[in-house]
Amino acid sequence: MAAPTSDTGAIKQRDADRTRAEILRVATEEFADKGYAGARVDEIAARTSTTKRMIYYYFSGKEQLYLAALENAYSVIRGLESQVDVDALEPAEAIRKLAELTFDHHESHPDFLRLVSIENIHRAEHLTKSELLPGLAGPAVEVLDGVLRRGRESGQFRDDVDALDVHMMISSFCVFRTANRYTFQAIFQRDLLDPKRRDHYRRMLGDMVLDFLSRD
Amino acid sequence: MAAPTSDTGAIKQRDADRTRAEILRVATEEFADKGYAGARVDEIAARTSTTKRMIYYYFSGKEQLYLAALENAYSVIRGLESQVDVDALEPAEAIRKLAELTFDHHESHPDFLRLVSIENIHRAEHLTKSELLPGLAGPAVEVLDGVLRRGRESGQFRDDVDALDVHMMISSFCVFRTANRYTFQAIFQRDLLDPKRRDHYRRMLGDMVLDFLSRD
DNA sequence: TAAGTAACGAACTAGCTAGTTAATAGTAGG
DNA sequence: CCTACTATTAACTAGCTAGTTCGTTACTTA
Repeated sequence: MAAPTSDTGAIKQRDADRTRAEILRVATEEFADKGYAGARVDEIAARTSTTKRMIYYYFSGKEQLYLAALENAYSVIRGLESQVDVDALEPAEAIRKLAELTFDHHESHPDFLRLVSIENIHRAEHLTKSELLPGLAGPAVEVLDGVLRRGRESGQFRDDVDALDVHMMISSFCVFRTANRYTFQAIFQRDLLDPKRRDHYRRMLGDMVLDFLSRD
Repeated sequence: MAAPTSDTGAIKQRDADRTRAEILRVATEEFADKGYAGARVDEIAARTSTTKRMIYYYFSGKEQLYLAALENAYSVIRGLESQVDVDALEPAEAIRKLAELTFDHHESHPDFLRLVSIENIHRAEHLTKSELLPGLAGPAVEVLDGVLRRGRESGQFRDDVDALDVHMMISSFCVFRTANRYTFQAIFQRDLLDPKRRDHYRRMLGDMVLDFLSRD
């Protein structure tokens, strides 16, 4: 009888990886939804198929669990970012592509952005402690730096801004659109994430960055 | 004896307005600092010269106090915004001026921005309940709308964006710079609010908006 | 100056919340 | 098949936290 006892259906299979992963997934949702102080360890436990004790068994405490969720969210985004190849494109095309990639990432990962907002409210005190932090800057900036250099050398791009400035400009637009959509909607009655306006904003972002970078 | 008894020095002068205002001021700091769930009513009380009972006396509860702080913060910003007169300026100059005004406001009112971030984490559930909400859109957008119209009519500005789009673009940049400065600093080792870089970013914002709006 | 009202304070409480204890059940190695 | 270890559970606890009770003191007004 090598097969696991599954005849009663209710037998609990042990699987450390699965349990750990499930806790992390639920914790990410809960922290992103309620913030660090607003999230409840009991609530996270209740939403898993395991118990609160397991959270402490695998993660030691609420703060470490939060940091694990934050690090995991950054890892996911970083993994996506590294799959970009713009060397074959003209600098202007490459910039638009990178901007649109950021635009798409942010739109499809709201939990990540919420965790970033929350972490900023906490003045990045947890992220600063993270051992994963070095290397988080990652490929995004290096890739951007390469494209900017090419554009400058060919005389197309202005030379008074660096990769971080441009990265900041792109992020601003994308982060605001999703992170501040609720107060914006409440005040101006416009849903920045309305699918009908998606293409408009995507094009607007690309135009904004390129019009700014381009020498006339 | 019309003068208040002040001979012992420790006599408590009664002043409803002052007490209320003090609670609101401390509450604003506390909520902006710790978030709604992270803020402690006891802590707010301890930091005032009055007691917790007075918080409930004047504001009924934690949530109403938070909303009062949020509304008050918006009122302050709105008051500043309405003191702008750009009709005498060329459209391009006016746009730059409005952008720089937003830039300056955001930099000098960090508590306001933190409250906005916090309120977005809560999906604007409190702001939506506010009776002060209508009229919050305020003059900022109307002024911007007038300038854009003038710019379009003279053929200087593109015509595929409206005032809310431009407002969003300006806000994005200013909000990101202050609201996301902590994670940005942690990851990229650049302080977006470093005074040495202030002029650079201020000019960059104006260029960004104008290069985007201008027909070439 | 008496009575009423607005402003205030100290101490209390019910319920919540992060973290713990102690005992149990599945699993892998010998 | 037995021993040691890993994974798991349920019940518990100490301390915190929003909100309350009840009584007191200053100010107002008739």
